[in-house]
Amino acid sequence: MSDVLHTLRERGFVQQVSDESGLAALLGKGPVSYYCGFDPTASSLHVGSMIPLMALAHLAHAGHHPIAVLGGGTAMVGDPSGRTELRQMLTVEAISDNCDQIEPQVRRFLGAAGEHALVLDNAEWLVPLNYLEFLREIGRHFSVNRMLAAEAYRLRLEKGLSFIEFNYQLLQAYDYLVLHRRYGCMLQIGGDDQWGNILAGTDLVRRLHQTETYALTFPLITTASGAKMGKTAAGAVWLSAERTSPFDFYQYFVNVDDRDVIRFLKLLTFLQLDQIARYADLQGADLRAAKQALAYAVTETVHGRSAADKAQLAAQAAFAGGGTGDLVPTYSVTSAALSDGLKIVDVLHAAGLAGSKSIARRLIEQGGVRLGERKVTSVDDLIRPAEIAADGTLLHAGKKHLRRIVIGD
RNA sequence: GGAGGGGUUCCCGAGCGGUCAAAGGGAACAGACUGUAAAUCUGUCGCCACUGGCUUCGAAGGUUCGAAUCCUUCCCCCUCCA
Repeated sequence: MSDVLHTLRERGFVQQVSDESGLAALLGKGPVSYYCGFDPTASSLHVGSMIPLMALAHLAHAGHHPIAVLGGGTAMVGDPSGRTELRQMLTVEAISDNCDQIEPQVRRFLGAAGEHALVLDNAEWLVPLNYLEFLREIGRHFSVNRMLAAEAYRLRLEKGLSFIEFNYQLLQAYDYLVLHRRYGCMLQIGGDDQWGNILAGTDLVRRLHQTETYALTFPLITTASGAKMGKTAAGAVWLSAERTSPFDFYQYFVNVDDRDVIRFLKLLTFLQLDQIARYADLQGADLRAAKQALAYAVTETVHGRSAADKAQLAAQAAFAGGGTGDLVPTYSVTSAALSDGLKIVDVLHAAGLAGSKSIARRLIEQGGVRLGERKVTSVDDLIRPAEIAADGTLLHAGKKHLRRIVIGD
């Protein structure tokens, strides 16, 4: 268990560490409780959250005890770090609902720790807090001068920072304190934008318990073209199968930029480094094998082996030629509707291949739509009943997006 | 509380009475080229019943033949002074 830190570093997880040799020594001595927070600002996590989840998992594999904290309490306040404006406030009900949905997604990554894994909601200890007591016990340890000097707030000092957000750091620091007291938590990990908040926690623990706890942050991952990882036209790539189908999820990774493959393999999969090194030797078109390995592995961790198998087969059928792609996500139409005349524009929209009918129309005008082997040339085109084969016909929107249209009645 | 500046389409950012669904850049999407990659080029990039109509420029009213552009009130932000 002593070389996890080394592993994390090799795989590209380490941006900053508070006391690397001290932390390495601690991790080498025995199981260490460590934690990472997740914001329940949506009902699903997206691929961006996989970096912390994978880090959590690597440490768990090494025998340490993970604590995933859902920020049900802190989400009521909103973290100003890295944002230029006040985040829109979510209702208390929405936050708690989000926590419920995110919890199983997080648990998937903690399996290695068995019963040592904890998933907590900080609303549990933050909601009952008494304001005056909190100020007297915790607030007095924070220097406003120092907080204002922090990088995280500098941007906000130009753009505006409300008092509620200014308190966020105290609450997160308090989380660390609570976890340290209850579970002996010694390490907090998070994205690099959390560095200030994490250090506020180690400072607080040091002041109140004269104990040195640790901080470790990951680099903020962007794609080679500079965008945030996991952003597409359809929005974020979600971990929830309802929001992003395993097929689309798989496809996202098959389509990553060449320059990102190796980095993503290290960060998002458990493949051995020497195996990844072999992929690193690939050049040009051969890199596609690396992308497929990446897509398969990531889909497997998130959605399970059988979903990954299906996604892989579907992709091969759809892009490598061959079958009708039985496993491509389907959209069913009724034979009655079909014989009445179904406009392709409407189907594109309804099947989720186009966000609006205007977009669907545009796609056709630009020559990006194909039904089976037929290129759709007019926005008024209907689906001809004979075109839908018994086992479905593929409707392509652009080269990479498709649905299998089936008759379902 | 006082004085000044500001809130524009996903983001940045022009526009400051008609020629504005709104310049330019980024992101994104489609086509070509490729390797389901990048770069490049071309096109697109509010919605719909799409050679037309409708809804957008913080919110609500008003002036005007006509407003993102002018006026009023309100909300929010910034700077300086309290």
